[in-house]
Amino acid sequence: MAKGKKIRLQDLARAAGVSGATVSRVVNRTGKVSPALEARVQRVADRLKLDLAARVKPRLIGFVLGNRPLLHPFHSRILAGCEAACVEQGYHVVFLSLNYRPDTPAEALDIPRVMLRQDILDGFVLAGIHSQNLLDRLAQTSAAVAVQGNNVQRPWHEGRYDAVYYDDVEGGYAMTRHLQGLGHRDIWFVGNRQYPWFDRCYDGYARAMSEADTPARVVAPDCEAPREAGYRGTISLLAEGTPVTAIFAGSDATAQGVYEAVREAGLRVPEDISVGGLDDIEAGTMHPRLDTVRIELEDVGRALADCVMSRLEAPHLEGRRVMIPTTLVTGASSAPPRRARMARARRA
Amino acid sequence: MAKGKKIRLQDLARAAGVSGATVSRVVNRTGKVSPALEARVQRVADRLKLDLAARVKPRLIGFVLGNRPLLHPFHSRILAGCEAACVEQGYHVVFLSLNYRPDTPAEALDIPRVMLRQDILDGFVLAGIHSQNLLDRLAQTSAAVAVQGNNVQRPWHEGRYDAVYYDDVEGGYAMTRHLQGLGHRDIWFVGNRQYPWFDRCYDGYARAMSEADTPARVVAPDCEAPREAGYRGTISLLAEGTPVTAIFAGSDATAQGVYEAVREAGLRVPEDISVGGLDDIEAGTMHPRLDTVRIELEDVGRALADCVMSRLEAPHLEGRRVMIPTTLVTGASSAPPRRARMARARRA
DNA sequence: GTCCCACCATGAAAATTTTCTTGACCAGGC
DNA sequence: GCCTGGTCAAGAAAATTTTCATGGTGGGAC
Repeated sequence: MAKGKKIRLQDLARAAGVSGATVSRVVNRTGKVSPALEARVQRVADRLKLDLAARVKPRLIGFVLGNRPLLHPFHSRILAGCEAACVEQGYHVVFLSLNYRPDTPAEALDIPRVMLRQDILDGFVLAGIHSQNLLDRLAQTSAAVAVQGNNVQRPWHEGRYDAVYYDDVEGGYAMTRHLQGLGHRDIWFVGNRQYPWFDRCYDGYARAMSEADTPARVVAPDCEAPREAGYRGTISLLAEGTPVTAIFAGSDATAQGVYEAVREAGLRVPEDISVGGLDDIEAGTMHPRLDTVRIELEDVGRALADCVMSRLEAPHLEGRRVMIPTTLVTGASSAPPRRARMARARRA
Repeated sequence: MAKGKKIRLQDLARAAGVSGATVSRVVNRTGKVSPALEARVQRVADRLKLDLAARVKPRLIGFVLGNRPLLHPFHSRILAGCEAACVEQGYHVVFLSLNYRPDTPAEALDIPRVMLRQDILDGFVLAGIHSQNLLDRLAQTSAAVAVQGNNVQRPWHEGRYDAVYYDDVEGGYAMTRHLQGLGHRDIWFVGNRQYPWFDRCYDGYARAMSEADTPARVVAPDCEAPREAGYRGTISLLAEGTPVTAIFAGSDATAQGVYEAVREAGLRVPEDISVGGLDDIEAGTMHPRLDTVRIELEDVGRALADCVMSRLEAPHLEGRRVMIPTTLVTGASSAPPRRARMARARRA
């Protein structure tokens, strides 16, 4: 009312007949305030032409990239989705990179201070590779936690945190069915099942194979780099002379290695060997375009952020599980197997 | 001394003979405190066995990804470098995505509140695509700013902020010299010079071409997607029938489009046409492996973070320019031009 | 029905942070 | 040389946030 004299929260408190502490809680959304009181404070603020929204301290959520040396497009997209969802609700995302061993006891983990202080970050999204010990450690704090479930080292237990999955099991199943539909029976899976993301994908593959009464067969080269794994696995597969008309690589990057090995062997994709991938990250840049399974990673990020934010509203819930569906995307890396084509040619 | 009774900052203030405000300033590194006083407070804190470090409020720097719909590996790597450098000095990185038009006046820009509040983010790293108006807007705040310079829309003026560049001009020069060294003279540049990153790269190309007394020639397809641009540019180039033995694509992604068009025309890389790229992002996954120019993007990120942090220490400096060198990386996408090879064959 | 206990919203008080004020110091102009 | 204005560190005061204490409420046991 007066000539632009600064209005303090104290003034608002007095005008609304509540304590300064309560106004502080209303403004910053810290602590619980009954809806009635909150509405009253809000109303009085409006009357005093005091813009509460402008004084809200933006709240922060940590995006913890676990045990990955770099920010791969896979995680970038989760991060981007996460940020978009957060901003819509007035949160912001702090990017944190954290490396630790899965066998370090929870109490001995070397966690950056910013994660342990209760007053900086309200919650965490865990992406990358994580393990039970960090989850245990974070459970000791009051932070809200949501974890990208596909890439957590097993074993791990559900708890007071949410997990968001993408349906790689179903994706693996769909891809295998797709290859089978073209007439393939000798389909090999390339990928080391000790990594959970390959293992889940394999589960879908194995189900489809067993439904078709064909044996599930895996090459699991013991190396971490996915591309290298695809390359080496395919080399050894082709060297053995085992019958193989299609290769299902557990990730697009692995499929790149498969392409390389197939080419080096003087064979062509898809004429000699069909190839399938999973994740749709590199597929678009490959020649021929890879048949793969699309994962809506932005949706995964959004779901993770939504979990954390809703958990902050209602802390004492049991852990939820959210499943993001995947879709088969066909490119040009699969074709009917040679024998089938030859048979068809004969028939014609 | 007493039986674990909580020590308050007030106690420390009294013991050190300073005001509570000063202790607060020392602990949180806000405001200026003379070294002498700071040392005294620190000393007394040690004596009282009060761990000041544990109470430091971690400081935050915003990483502003401008006008990019997604977090490309290019920017991911800058972000990762940035985060690494920040953590070393007790800072953390808030990831922000911001879209705005370059022609909106600085005052009218719709900036998220978190960026305008002085008390949340101490500084900003600008990556992605930015323009002068945002720089002007941020100059009105007291935040420290460092901008990734290559991708700022021109024109823009130096000011009270630092700029970190990678040497794409020199990279463009080196790549062109490399192709010339193989015997190429009909080298075309593919990339739209209206984008500063292509323009700078072109500058290096043009210098090398002029030094070799050959004309600089550009195809600049008018489309934003780099891969698409490479594809369309090459198609039109080959359709024209102009002499061309090598194509220098302004980015690896553009080079992917070039590969595609060359293949569709029934030609081979490098036998028929040599291809060079720039940025070393996709090069490793291309067949044949692309000759390109490596940019140490993590170093760019580190340098950006270092600029912001040192500017926070000493705010009133003029803007610095930091240049990160680039290096030529040869793959298998270049070879002597057909004519030269044929001549050599004749000689043999 | 009544007692007990746990929980929770709230105000009061304490602690901390931010703003405002002061006095010292320095550079430049007269 | 002396005044003036500007800058800046630091304390004082104000504002805000956090912690602590309290009283009310509701659910379950007896």
